[in-house]
Amino acid sequence: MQKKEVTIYDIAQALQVSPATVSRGLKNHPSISKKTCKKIQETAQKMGYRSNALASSLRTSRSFTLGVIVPRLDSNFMSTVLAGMEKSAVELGYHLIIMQSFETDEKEKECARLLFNHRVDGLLVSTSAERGHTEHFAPFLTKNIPVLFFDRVPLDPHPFSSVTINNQRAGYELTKIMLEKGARQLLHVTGNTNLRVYKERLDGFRSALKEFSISILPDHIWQTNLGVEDGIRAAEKILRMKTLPDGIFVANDTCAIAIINHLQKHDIEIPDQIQISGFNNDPFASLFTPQLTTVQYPGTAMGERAVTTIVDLIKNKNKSPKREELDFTLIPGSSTL
Amino acid sequence: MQKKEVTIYDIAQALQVSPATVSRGLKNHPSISKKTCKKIQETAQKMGYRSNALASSLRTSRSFTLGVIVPRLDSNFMSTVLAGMEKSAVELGYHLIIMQSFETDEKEKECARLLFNHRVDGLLVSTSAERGHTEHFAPFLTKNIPVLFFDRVPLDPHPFSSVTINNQRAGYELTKIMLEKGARQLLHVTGNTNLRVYKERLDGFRSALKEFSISILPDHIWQTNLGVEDGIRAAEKILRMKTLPDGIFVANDTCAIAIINHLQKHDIEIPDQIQISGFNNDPFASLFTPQLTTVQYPGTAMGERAVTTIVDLIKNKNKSPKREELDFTLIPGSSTL
DNA sequence: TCATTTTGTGCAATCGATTGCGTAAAATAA
DNA sequence: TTATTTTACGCAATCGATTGCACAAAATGA
Repeated sequence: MQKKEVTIYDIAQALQVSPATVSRGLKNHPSISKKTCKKIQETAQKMGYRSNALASSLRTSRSFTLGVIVPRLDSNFMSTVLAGMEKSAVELGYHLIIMQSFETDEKEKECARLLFNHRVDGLLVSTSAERGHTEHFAPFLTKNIPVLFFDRVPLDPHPFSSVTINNQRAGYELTKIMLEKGARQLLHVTGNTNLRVYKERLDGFRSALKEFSISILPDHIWQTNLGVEDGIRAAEKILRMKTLPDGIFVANDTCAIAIINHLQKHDIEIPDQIQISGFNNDPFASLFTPQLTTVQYPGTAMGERAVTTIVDLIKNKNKSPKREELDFTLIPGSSTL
Repeated sequence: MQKKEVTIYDIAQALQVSPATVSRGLKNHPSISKKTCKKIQETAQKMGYRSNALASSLRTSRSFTLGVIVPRLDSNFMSTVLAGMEKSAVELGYHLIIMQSFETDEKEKECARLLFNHRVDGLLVSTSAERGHTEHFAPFLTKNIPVLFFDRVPLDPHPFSSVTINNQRAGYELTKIMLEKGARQLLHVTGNTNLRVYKERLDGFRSALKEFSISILPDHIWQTNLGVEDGIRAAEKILRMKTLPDGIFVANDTCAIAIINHLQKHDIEIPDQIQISGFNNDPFASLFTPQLTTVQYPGTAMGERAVTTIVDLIKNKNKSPKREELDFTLIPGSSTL
């Protein structure tokens, strides 16, 4: 039934040349005459030849495949990053195998193993929220396969590359906006501070308060999962406080908006009673009333940069890891004064 | 420098058995004694052996890889579907190569070619918005590689499988909600009706109006790109109408919310003056005030179903294509009466 | 015309795992 | 003990493309 695979051998036979010549001719190798090249390519076309990437990869041990491990695919931000990655990858002749770690080290490890076996030429990782071990990336190191962390990088020191933004400064600036407008009872709703991104945003929050000589109490910092549910719960908790805070820095937009929404339902005026800022500039954020103060987190750019960097490392194995930081943009909205 | 690859030959030599035995032993082939199996696996572990998926795939011509082509990665709905796909795929021992067509036939074709060369075992496609040709999937057909369309399927008849929802009925029901509450001047803001999804939603809109004996004028149907910008433009256009509509069925949530937002800014009361319904139930939709009337579009489930179905087709090549339709859920909100 | 350089091709090994078929050894039956 | 069945394993070909090296033919130079 199934039509036989057309290989370079078939083409070779049809043209009465050797497979070696066909292989070279197909990619315009300089030592093959123009005429033969052309003939080979035409016949290949005619016979419906399709190069077998597997065979090629096996022989050359380059798969032109990049592995990507993300906590989850269904996040606004992450899908933007992936979009950027895919675009750049294709432009550079690579493609992506994308896997989810579901925020567990266990799965992350499993993904790494699988991608390793699949002989990816490079690995792009946004780490899981569990206290991140990095040993499972060691095999890549010994085989000299570049690994690059983006967005979420391990807290521990590691010998790999990374692409991030300066979360500390972003957190600092978002907090400062509220402080400058008079907020003094500040709250920070954050995610898992095992993750460097959240830890750094928290650091930024801290240093802004410090600058205004406001002492930081542990119960001004709430660790949540930053989902809609968490926002609602946080809002309820806020409503039960004896004195309301007058400024909240929420570590992502989803949660920030959930909080705003719930507080508004209970007749709290935003930003007059409480100023609120988010993080990420999710597409919906600008549509809310009041418009959310947030930072533009350059997802697409991050994806593109991650890929171009890792491809560069693949092509120049001798280069040492690169730590890159992208610019962010403050988006002032009417959720702060 | 680079450590030499450990292969089954190395293990074979270390254990003084044949590579064939090692190959079998690693996967507990029944014809290898338990004892030998165990010994082989232990040594493999000890020597740091990693199976070479490329070699295996080349030999068996099964790559355990599924190709996925989507219009774009950075869409809320799509990332949900992909999340579901990835999850199911891993569970079934497969993984995903994801590519974007950026809504052009050209790129879609290119993606198909690439994925074909990479010997994917199956192809999952959500078609581009351009008038979809399906010839580029023909090679898959001849090689008996299953192709399955999800969400966006070609308008033309085709010999492949599909997983969709009943967009026609969903559109019908969303429209009917507004009609039953008295709306009579209805507007439909839709996407590219070359796409079956939008065409069907439009059909649903039409049949609901017909049921209420309301005639449909072409200028009650606006084709847009359904983005935030498009929503704003649509809202402005609405504001300029001599008589305002009293009901709008928008073909996705993003655009619906953009419209609501803009109309509200111009003091239009939703739903009192105009009822509005969306489509998709994007995570943010429920946070808006008024809460959007929409349909829950089962992204994760769709992704999972698409993968389980295609894997089934891969394993049973003789089975004929399957057309599946998933259930949707109406989410009544306060954006309609 | 003969020597030398340049061009164009082919040979054959290689990348690592798989598998149909054959067979020696062990287990069982007679 | 001999015949028969089972069990456990090895041989060698195969999947398709790549590439260092050798070499013949053509082009150039003297």
